[in-house]
Amino acid sequence: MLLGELEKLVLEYLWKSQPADAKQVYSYFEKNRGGSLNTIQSTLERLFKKDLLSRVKNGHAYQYHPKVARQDLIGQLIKSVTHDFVTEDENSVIAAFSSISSDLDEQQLDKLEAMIEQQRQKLQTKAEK
Amino acid sequence: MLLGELEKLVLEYLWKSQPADAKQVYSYFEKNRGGSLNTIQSTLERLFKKDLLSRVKNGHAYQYHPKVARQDLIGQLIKSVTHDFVTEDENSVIAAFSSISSDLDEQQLDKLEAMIEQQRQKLQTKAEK
DNA sequence: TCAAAAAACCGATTGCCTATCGGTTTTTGG
DNA sequence: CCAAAAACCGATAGGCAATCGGTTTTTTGA
Repeated sequence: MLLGELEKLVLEYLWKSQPADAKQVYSYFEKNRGGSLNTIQSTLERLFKKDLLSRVKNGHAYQYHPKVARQDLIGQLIKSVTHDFVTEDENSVIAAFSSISSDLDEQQLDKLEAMIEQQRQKLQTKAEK
Repeated sequence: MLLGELEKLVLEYLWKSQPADAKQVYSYFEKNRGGSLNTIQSTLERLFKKDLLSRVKNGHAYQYHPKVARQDLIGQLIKSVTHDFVTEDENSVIAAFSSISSDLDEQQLDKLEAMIEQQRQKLQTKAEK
């Protein structure tokens, strides 16, 4: 999957806000970056088609809200961008981590480790069943 | 940065092989997927412009070889795809990993941990200076 | 109920990028 | 110096985001 610039901005907005309709989203972006209501509408539409937003009619207008959590989308993007480089046996993604890990500070390493621990628990639980 | 399908294939080929010129790359892909020599040439050119390949004239033809390691490119791609979601204080990428970590088995977790340890060492060394 | 307003929907355009390949120019080696 | 090889140039098609004007549908308030 590939996200355009405006799509990302709109997602960020919706993650931070309550569910919003096109007009609300528009009124936010109107100041920052201009554009027309229609542009926002078709962007919302595109995100909806991509299954990243859901929507319900609330009175007259659709209320859009994120269908995926922020970190899940980021994870999804990482997966899709690495997908073509992943072969069966090997650990490309792991390897990629090493390339990224050089940017991490101690706190982040701590968090990563905590995450790993959590995942180990999960595997443990699964194995017990 | 965004890579096309053929670009990825060509990169994979060059990572696995010796430096190669357009004709060599072409003769490899000719069987698997057809296309013309020119297509390969312009793909190599594009990768060169993207600074992913370097090249030297060897006799008549350019010899292309990867300028980045496989895992570094993957890391780079991850960075570029996550870049817009990263804000100062927070750890979006770390969080995203947790979303990915559910795909990892124990061995991979071991590797990740080893990697983290390595990075800790590096930070330690840096701090001592 | 019905007309105005609001929103959705449709479709066209632009711009960017990859893939593709034909044709021309340049380079090179015998 | 000349023929072959390779690079270089340019054009085209296809896909997708962004943009927005105009039309249809829906809603709502008088």
